[in-house]
Amino acid sequence: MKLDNLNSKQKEAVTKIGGPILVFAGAGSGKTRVLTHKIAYLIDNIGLPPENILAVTFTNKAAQEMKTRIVELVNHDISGISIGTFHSISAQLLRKNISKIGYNSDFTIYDQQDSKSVVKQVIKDFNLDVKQFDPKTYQIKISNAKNSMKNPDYFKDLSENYSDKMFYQIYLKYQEILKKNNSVDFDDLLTLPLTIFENHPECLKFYQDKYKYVLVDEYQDTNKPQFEFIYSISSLHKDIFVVGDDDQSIYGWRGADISNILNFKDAFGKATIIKLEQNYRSTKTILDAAWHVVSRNLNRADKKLWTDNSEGELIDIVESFDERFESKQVFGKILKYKNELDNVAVLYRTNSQSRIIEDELRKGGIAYQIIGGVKFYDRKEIKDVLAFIKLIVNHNDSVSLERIINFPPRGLGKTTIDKIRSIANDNSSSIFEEIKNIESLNLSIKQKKSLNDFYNLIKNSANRLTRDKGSVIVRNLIKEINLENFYHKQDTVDANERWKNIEELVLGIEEYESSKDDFSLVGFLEEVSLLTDIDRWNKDEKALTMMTIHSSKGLEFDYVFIVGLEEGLFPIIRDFDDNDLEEERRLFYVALTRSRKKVVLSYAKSRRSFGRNLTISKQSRFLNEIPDRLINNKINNKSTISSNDYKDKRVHVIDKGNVVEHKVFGRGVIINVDGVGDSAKLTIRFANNVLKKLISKYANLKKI
DNA sequence: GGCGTTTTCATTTGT
DNA sequence: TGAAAACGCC
Repeated sequence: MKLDNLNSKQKEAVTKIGGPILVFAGAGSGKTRVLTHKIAYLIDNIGLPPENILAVTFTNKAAQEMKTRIVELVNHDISGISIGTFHSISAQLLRKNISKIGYNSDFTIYDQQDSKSVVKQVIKDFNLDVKQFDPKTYQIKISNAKNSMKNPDYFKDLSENYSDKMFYQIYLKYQEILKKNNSVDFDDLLTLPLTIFENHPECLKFYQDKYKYVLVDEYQDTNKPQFEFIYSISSLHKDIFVVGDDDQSIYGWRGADISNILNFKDAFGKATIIKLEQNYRSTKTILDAAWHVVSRNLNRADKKLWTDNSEGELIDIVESFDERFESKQVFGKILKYKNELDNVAVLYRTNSQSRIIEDELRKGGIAYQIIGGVKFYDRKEIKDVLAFIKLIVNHNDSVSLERIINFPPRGLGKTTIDKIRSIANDNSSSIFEEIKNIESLNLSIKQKKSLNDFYNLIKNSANRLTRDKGSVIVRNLIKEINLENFYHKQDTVDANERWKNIEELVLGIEEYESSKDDFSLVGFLEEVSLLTDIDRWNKDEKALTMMTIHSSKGLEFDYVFIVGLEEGLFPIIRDFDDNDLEEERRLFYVALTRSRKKVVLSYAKSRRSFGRNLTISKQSRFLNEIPDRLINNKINNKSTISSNDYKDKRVHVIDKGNVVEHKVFGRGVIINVDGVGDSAKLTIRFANNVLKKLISKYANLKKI
């Protein structure tokens, strides 16, 4: 394999073999290139079989891309290699080994919402008030406990007050129910393999022997269980290679431990440390700005990025009266790049900021894709169908059962379900099992019949699992429950949309079957449970991309807009701790360094949170951390609102669906908009179904 | 008791 | 703005 397209540091990182290696890979320093070349080097030059390599990436997409690139570099079949996220690698390990600890290999993976409903049920079962014991809060507490590897026992005797005492009970019961449901939550995916390793040394030994070389990407964002996982596997042979950048550690709130990277040597012993400090991505201006920001942090390893790239353009700052005007201004600036939209990104701190920008882009006819927010697999209709599938695969999954036992409505309401649930609890059996014994239940004939039909529906589908393709079973199921008709008879735009999504889901199953050559629904479920929005993102689509800064990690764009730079929003408000502020600052650093050519920063002097109350905001302190000389138009640090700010409050007239008034034709509805701004061609339907095509700027329309 | 409708309430980030 | 709880009608 050729190494001549690597710089000397990169080459060192690739060819150094033996013992722990830590690579500090700054933003845009060719980290992915190093990782792929390293793996190719191990296979081609060292002769290590691919099945002896474990590489952990941050997203499934990154894993896929890495595989593709390695195939291009080596002349081997690498299908045996293990590349994936921590969660997907662990899920596969659990499929093989989870029976050792009393689960069965068809376990269901619960997402946060599922976990929350289990917690809620537990709280209710303890007869506690859900107002006082907020399920969401307790779900987060449990998650944090697992991320710091504390099992329920840890909390048994530390109960100071009533709420803490109950936390122990809730956590304990929660874990019991998960096991009874043959389900694991996201955190279990990371911790259960460790439990298996601990109780079954032969299993740990197997993986220690199998994975002779371990590589970890985005090492700065590993948390405690993830660290333990790779440590268990590699602490004997110590052939571990981790790549990370402490300046880009942005998942502290999820238990990521920045000390994993800062104290790498302490854990693994004598380690080789290599710093990649040449940046190939950004202009000097951008790097300079990013450096001035991040170097304010105290808790960081010493290093500084440099580049041979040009100075490039200065950074723009956009000031707006409110979030609506901000969106308009950002939209105006985006127009300049409308022929290279796939190179534009709009980044923000919170998903809720996307909507208003989306509105402007839609009105202006700019193609966009949004990452995050309501994920495809999080939509209600999709989750409903998935719940059917989960229940078919795993009858113990009571969360899924409760979701769909009365969907579409079949006359089984809250009271009936409560009855069956309490019997199931008493007999410590699953709800599904109890449905079989309905004869003994105190229920009406109608409900008994309904329950019986439901039972048979699931059971019959399950019986087909070994014979039929998953997609066939699901298609059949959808027909049996008459789902198309359920949505069709509602006859709303929304319902039609939902039905379309369900059709897309089935196509997704078929696509999975043909691409993975796997017809099991278990495999499909696992894939979608662990899929992120980034994984579905198509970077080649001719559209700009909007996403949170967290999602943008690892990506790059020519033109980057960072919006909502206000105190309280970015950095976001919480009970401020220096560590939190440093993490917010790293987040800003990540945002800046996504850009190759040009950065535009924007903030609004007032903002409506939800509903309507407008609150005055102050520009983010981060703006002042960038030296003036790098900024095109420094705006003074005041938060007063002048009357000028109201001048662009003209209502947007051209929008599909708006009712407008025309001097001659009277009132009409805009039914189509072709083009952007004043020159847009509008199709308007006036009284008596008269259709007119008008140019916006000549039409002189008034919005009603 | 079920089911559709209205009200309330909460909004960081994500596997 | 949406989802979940509360409400009120069949």
